[in-house]
Amino acid sequence: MSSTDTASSAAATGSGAETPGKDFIRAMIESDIATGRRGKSLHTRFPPEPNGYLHLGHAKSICLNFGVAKEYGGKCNLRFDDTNPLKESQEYVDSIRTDVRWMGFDWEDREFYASNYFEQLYVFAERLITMGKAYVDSQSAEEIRAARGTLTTPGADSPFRNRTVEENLGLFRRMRAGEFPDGSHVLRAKIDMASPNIVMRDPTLYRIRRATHHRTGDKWCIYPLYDYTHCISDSLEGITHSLCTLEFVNNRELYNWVLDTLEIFRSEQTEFARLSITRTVLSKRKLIQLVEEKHVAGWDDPRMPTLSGMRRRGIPPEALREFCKRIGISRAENTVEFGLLEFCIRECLNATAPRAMAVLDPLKVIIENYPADQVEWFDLPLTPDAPEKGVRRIPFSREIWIERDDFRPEAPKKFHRLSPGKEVRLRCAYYITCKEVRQDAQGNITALICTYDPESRGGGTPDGRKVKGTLHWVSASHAREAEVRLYDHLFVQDDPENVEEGKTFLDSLNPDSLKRVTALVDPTLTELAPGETVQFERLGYFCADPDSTPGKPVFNRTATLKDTWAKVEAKE
RNA sequence: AGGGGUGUAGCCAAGUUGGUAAGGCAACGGGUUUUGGUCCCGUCAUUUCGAGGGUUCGAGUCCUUCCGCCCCUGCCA
Repeated sequence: MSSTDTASSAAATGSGAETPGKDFIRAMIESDIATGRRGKSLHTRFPPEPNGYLHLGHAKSICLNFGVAKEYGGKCNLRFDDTNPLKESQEYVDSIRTDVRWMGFDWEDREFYASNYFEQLYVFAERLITMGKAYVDSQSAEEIRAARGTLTTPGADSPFRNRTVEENLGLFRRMRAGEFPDGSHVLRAKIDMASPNIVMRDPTLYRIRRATHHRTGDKWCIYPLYDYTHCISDSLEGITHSLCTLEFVNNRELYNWVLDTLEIFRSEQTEFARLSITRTVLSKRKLIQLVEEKHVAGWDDPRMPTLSGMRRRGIPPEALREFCKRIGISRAENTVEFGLLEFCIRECLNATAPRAMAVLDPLKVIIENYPADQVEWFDLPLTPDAPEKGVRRIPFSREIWIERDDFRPEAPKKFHRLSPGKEVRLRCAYYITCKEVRQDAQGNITALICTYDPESRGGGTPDGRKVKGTLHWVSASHAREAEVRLYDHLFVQDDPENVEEGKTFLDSLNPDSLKRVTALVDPTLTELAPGETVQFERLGYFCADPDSTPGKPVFNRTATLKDTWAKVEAKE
């Protein structure tokens, strides 16, 4: 079974509406297929520039491009848009390949690079020159900018605009041959300096750039630009539907101009709104800044919205696919609430993560009427909704740890956990009643003295009496230490970029986005492989981190459980 | 002589050719529950589709005039 099968089966079992409205792109594709307007088969591509790590925004594009190909029996290429050697590297290429696969998609043998087309692109450029549709401009970058005009005024023709075909051809060949210094000449399309669409004011096609390319090395000293490269790459690969984000709407006119002027296969560009999400930044520049200035530990820091960060945090690709499906595709600007992602994570993990018990902030409980040297083993169902999936055997003894927050010396209203004189259930074990609170000289609670009811073994009693609270716990003599990393939003405000004058998004960084605690965990939790996720009952989902060592596991908190009590307590 | 895109609930988002506002998240009630989790039930746009005019028996959908927000003046993508 290929990884794309995994993706589509997950999509098929998603819990969305039975007959969801098709997004406008799928509607268009269905219509194109029905009419045969763009040929009989669908062909898309996911075209990242290898200049950074993939993030949530890319996940939307990946799910769209690979998703529609899968749904409509088409193909999707992976293409690296590597036309700017200054910013790109093999490290990024490798990470992108890993991330796309991890998302559950497969490009089979269709891995392409714009740099593979450099020779072909060059030939097409000479053809444009020959057609009188392109010329070598020898103005400086500043002069070109000044002559472009403004948003409200037309530009002015370059003094070099009317060079002869022969002169242009000669100059362009010498550009390639390395006879000119960087920046001395560019190749420009000859379109219309007065166009109301600034993209069409004689756009630059090639620049001289002596930089070592991660794939072509020093073979070239001229490199084609995006607007010229992307459409031709699409055309060469037979891409029927070139899907991109809204900021390229203005570029579509040029996209079409290049293909139509060259008279080659006409791919068609369609734009959709990019993803924004509250409490996070997705711009590549800002993500790079977070990494380089060490506000985070790296590209795969679990707080990062990168695919590698989310993977390390323990977010399953299924959850990301479900998220992308639920946010939909439209042309309206949008900012999705982070809560929707959390919902998708919980929905997925609730169904897949085995249960376990761990105590993050321990408080000792001594069960005074329980034999000091006795140990009993109880069965905790791995998945409560499917008991046949098996159990985890956990030891119980006279001294245990419970969550400090599960005890209050004076119980607030509606609090049905442990407090003096109250009885609660220890999950899967016994009912205990708090008899005495031990404190140190400063008044800090150091331990609770409780009694247990032997009749309640397993968590129920013959008299059927009800207890309102059920607590998780770990046997003190069996517990192992684990480092647990608790993550919160990286930013404190919904829109981190919306800051007052003189401040940057860095000023809205959350100083408490990472908290490390030493937890006490069930001994079976020391054997997890990095990447394995469990639910610590009543706390959340936790994923074993690669930093784990044989003696000392490290867990990342992927997501908390929904906490209705916190909400109730806040209201009281 | 600016051009282009876009406005449906707190957040996403469906709304064929005009026929009386899907769904999800959040929120709020309630039930089940050995996780205050999960699950189940219910409420949540009728002075209502950015606003104003118009056409029509009937307008989120058609016409018109405004308004808001986003993108574009890289030899970035």
